[in-house]
Amino acid sequence: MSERWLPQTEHEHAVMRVLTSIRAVSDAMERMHSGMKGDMDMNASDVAALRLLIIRERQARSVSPRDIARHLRISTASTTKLLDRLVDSGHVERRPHPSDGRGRVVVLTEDARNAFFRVFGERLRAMRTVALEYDETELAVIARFLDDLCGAMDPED
Amino acid sequence: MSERWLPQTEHEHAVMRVLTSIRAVSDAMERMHSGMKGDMDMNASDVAALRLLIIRERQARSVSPRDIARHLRISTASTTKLLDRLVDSGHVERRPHPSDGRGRVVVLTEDARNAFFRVFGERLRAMRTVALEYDETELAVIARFLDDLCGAMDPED
DNA sequence: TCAGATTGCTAGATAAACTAGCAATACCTC
DNA sequence: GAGGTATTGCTAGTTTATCTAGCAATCTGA
Repeated sequence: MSERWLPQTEHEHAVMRVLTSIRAVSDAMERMHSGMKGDMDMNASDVAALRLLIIRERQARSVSPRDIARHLRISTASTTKLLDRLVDSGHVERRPHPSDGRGRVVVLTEDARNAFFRVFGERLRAMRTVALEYDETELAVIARFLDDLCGAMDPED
Repeated sequence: MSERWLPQTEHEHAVMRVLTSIRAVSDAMERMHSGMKGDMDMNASDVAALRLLIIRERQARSVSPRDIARHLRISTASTTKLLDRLVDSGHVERRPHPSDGRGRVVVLTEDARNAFFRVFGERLRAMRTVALEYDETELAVIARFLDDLCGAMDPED
């Protein structure tokens, strides 16, 4: 994931190691999510949509079907079907948008929240346990690095 | 991505910030990859398989159709079709396994390597530039943290 | 040596994405 | 305001990618 560039100095080697580790974490995350499609009898997109809803809910930001389409990079038609599945399975509800008559607001049901944390809870705890091994100064450096990286990777969303 | 657990101390807040950032990086990575399906006229699985091949090649480890099926969590039947697509598009070749008559070894073509870096090269450079801002000590801490996290998330692969 | 696993494949069914086009609503410019 | 233009979420029909089941060939271990 960072070839055609051969690290020369020790500093550059350290850079390469970090980028390799980032890739590994990212892959582990992806497998964790795709593992959920088994655990929750759902496909990857549906899980990704659920995750978006969980995250936005924490930020007190509403989610429209359009937002889901953009985030998952699928068409609005596919998003309609996706929402139909999630509504049928009782994970979300469609509500009218308070100010835009065309739009909808998609909200999680309590069942969906419970199911999500039943599946993810254990791994989230494991991740927290790892992070707690690091002191505040270290965590601050790590968080800053990750945020910088995020900015470099994709300036949108 | 880490709720139903309210951070109390400043240390716990730092932990939560880091886990939030990790999720953001992971999502950015996912969007970067799914963006590739547009850039390279490919679907997400095909790109993921290509990435596996790139990574394993660097490690001088061979990749079988079975490996791809396991890594992507899809059936071997789907993997056969996936490989058919990649072979047809000239990205990979199937070779006989040197010691196991049942198996195959999947290898990248030079075209695939070129296409991959044409699409990813710029972003990889941007990521390296970010990482170079950090000194070796910081990078070491970050890498160790990421590896620890990876172990906590999924012990396999 | 031979019973049981494993590998990669085919065939057919199912699921999930796509494109095109719709009515309803919002926005912008006169 | 009134008109045209954009946007939203939906339906319909098509295409693509997955799945399950089962196959022959090969490997492994008792």
